[in-house]
Amino acid sequence: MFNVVSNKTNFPHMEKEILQLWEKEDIFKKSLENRRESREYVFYDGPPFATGLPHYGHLLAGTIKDIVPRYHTMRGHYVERRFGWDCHGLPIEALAQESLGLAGPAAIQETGIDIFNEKCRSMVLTYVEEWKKTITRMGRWVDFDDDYKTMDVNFMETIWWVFKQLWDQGRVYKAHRIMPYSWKLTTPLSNFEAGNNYKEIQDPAITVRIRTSEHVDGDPIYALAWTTTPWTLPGNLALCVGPHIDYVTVRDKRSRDLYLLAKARLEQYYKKSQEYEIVAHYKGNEISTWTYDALFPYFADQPHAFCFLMDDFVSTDEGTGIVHLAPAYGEDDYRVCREAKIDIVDPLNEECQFTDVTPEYAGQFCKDADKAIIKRLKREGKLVHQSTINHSYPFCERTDTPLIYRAINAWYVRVEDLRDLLVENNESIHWVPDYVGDKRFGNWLRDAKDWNISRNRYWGSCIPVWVAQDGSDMICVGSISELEELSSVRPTDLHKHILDQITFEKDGKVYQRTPEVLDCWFESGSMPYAQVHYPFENKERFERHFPADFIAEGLDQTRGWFYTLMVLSTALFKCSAFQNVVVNGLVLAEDGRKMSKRLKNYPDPTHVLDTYGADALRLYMIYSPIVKAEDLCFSEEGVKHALRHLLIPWWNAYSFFVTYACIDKWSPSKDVDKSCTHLLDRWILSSLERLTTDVVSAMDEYGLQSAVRPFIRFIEDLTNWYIRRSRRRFWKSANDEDKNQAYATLYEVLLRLSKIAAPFVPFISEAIYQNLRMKNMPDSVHLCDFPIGDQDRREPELEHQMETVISVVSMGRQLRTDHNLKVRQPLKGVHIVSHVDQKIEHLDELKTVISDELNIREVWLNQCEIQLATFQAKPNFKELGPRLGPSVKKAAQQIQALDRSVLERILQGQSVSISLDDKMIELTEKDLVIERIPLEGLAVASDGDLMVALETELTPELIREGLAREFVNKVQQMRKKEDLEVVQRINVFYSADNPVVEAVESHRDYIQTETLAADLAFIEKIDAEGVTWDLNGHTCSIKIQPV
RNA sequence: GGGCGCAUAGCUCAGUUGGUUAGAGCGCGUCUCUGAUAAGGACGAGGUCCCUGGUUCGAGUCCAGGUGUGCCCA
Repeated sequence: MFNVVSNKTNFPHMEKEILQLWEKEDIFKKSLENRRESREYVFYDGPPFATGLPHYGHLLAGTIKDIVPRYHTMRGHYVERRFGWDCHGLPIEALAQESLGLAGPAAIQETGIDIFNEKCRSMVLTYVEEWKKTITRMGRWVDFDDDYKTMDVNFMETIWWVFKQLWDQGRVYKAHRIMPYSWKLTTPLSNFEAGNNYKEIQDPAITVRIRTSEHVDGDPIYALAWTTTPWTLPGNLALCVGPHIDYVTVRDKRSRDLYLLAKARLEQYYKKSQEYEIVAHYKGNEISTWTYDALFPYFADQPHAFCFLMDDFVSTDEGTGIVHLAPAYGEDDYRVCREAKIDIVDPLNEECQFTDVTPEYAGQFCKDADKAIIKRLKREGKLVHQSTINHSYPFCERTDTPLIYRAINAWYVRVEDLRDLLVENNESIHWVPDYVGDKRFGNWLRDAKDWNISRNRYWGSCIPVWVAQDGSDMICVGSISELEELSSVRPTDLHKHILDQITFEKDGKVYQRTPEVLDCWFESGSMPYAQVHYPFENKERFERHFPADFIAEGLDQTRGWFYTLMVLSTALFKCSAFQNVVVNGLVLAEDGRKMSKRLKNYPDPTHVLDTYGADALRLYMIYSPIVKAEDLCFSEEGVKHALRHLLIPWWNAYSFFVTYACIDKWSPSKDVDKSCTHLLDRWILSSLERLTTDVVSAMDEYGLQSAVRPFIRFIEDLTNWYIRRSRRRFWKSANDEDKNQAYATLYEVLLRLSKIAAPFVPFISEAIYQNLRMKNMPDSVHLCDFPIGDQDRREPELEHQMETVISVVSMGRQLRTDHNLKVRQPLKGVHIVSHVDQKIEHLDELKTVISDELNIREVWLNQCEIQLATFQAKPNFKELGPRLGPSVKKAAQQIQALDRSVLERILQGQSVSISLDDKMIELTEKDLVIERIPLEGLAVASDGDLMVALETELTPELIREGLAREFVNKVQQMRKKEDLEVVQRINVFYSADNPVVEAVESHRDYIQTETLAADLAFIEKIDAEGVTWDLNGHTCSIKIQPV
């Protein structure tokens, strides 16, 4: 026997009970143990920064990361799910700085790196409990006990091993690179981190003149150069021209001096052509042998400097077409100067203040020195033009200070030579959606740049390189034991404040660790190895566990985790670290903007979970384009919708089943005669097979949205057709085989549905399964095998047949509405007409369904359409277009003009000819689309090649039956209002006029059966407890009394 | 500035290999139903399928250019 369930379930409450059940019975662990011996399906969890509470993005990713492993577990695989915590990096350092009140690196060093790092360590896991709570509440099964943390010593030791692999391959090198640099944090930012915070600012824009080695008529030529960063001018070491740009030397009529600039920029500098005179023309390459006098004296001795160079990056879009190169402060500057063997000079200190190398500006922040520099240039007559420019400029995300692009001494991993292999490995990955892999990620890999892996920070994995004090040698340490051998110290913690204390002597040299820490993306990319402490432990486990079958993250990880996983696995193992990946889009607020705590433009996740439940939230998110990497504007209404239109109808179907099964004491152990099943049963079972197959094939392709879609249709079919049409079979009093089959069918459907839906909506599935399961079935729906669908049980023709019936019924209902004939009023008959034999046959088999559903005595089927409608033909362009080409338009005119008799002939299977451009064209039925236009004055509707006509005439007998049905309906309403049990028997008393009395008396049996009325009696006057109704215009008072 | 998405009804979104009358749900309006009730059904209003050009007999769909918007990068 089943437990009776209410159809007014509180879903969040139900979910909490299921959570308790899972915990009590340890179902997650059992689901793993169950599959211990099976093939492993490998899932990697990308570690989140737990520096705040989880938001919808995490909930979404968590849901995807739950559904796929649940599905594969049910499909028979062992799917380990370890949670990962990303503990290092700037987010946590920023929190620690705030908490300790430390403004920047200087303050951190003053306070002590040990204090700072320990603060970080203590704060990292602040939100862990909240995360666990929310993730669990969402129904995600993930192992928090066997988790991994990037700050664990084992994890960090593997990082050393990974680093050393790269080192041994010769991939690690030190170099300068132009990086966005935060002078406030005194650290370069990664390419990922820069550019999130552009602001519109005003900068100076000056044009300076630089005396070149060339002369015209004995006068020196001055090159004009334009810059928005005057402070870079003391570091100027070269000028650059474009090889294909036309340059001119002009005589400035006012100053009488000679200026060199791009011809295309002349009008920018001179309003009128009378203001100058062109004295010479050059192509860029003719200038590239010139030299010039240094603007400032500080680096005048720099070898190879102060000459003209040539490069394609120079444009004439702005400035003078001559670019001033300060190799320490611009990517192009650096590259072009390197090629010309000009070394960088950088007169700025860590905080971007000028040093003593430039005494005039020493101690000034570079941007602040602009004024003094401009002043000096003006004084020396080198300033030609001065204005300001408004442009967008990148700022440091954390400190809101302008970033300075400058050459950074940093550690790099060489990636550029791996490009081909990266691209090749990427081709073996199944991306959802595919374009993210093909285009977005693929393009990125094709253009992969060497990876800057060092950070001038404190809390992170350390670069395990010890440098000889005289700089003559470097030793890369690949494990704790190696370090112990060298230093006789065996640290149990590998953070900076510990390691930097460890120095050692070898061959007479003292070695000290290089101060940088690693980019924390290096750690997340090393996660496949580091989470199992490979290769120090778990060798076999790792090999079984690499690469992953599945990962899932947001679109923003294209250059993040996806990339670092790929680079490291390619460098170390020449393969990709994952085989399937689902990429989700961003969750935006309902207004299309980013979710913002400040704007409060989104509902609190807790509120959503408490109001609608986790299943509804999961369903809403999964059945949205966000699982295809598109954005989702989060809408609370959407969650409500998922609940109301899927979960509640499903629950009601289940509650309906349990209610009647309990009344009839039906149990699944009853034998069922499978040989002669009802058409409705066969139909819903066939639909169930289709659903199963659709879900399996979508899931096997990782198409989560398409896996959910077929459920909607199925729930609709089940509740709005199967159950509605079968209701009587459950109600009827006889416990016959038909009833038994109805129960068996609905039971099977509900049980199967709970399994198919289990990965997506784990709570409601479990709740239903728990009640439906027999003793010999697994303890939880999540311990079951996923049904894969039995094609032999499909009856596509029957599915099609039922569609036709539904279409006929829908037309019939529409006709009733149009002609103001309520369904409770029986009608004499309905004509269903189609010239398609098969349709008529199909409908014939289901006549009773139609007559019952439409409340009509008789159903007449025939093929004669003529009396009901006129015809109108249009060309079937799909057929005729390719055949007739351009003349299809002329044909269309003729076809539309075809008269009725011709169309009738065509419908009978004959062909007709029309003449078109002196050619005869044969037309058959398939070349045309024939519309039926119902004749006026008849109750006729048409849909394609089906027509339905109602006989609307009412006989006294039909009217009496209509009244009887009204009577039943009113009694039922009263039963419901008084909240009577469905099996409660009653006595009915009524008072009414003669027509009603006649109707009631002639349908007495019917009324008593329907309303479970033990007695049905007419009395003259109904007292105050009665209710007075209008039955099709007749007044009737009714009173009911439970027996 | 570059790469990659997205743009269809008031809102959220479908829309198959191009086929001429573009759909669903929600919302709105009118009506209906009442033992599926946090419902159900019917009908209606509501569209420049972002714009411009092209290919084609035919374009929401394919191509080119643009606009808006988002992600990533510079």
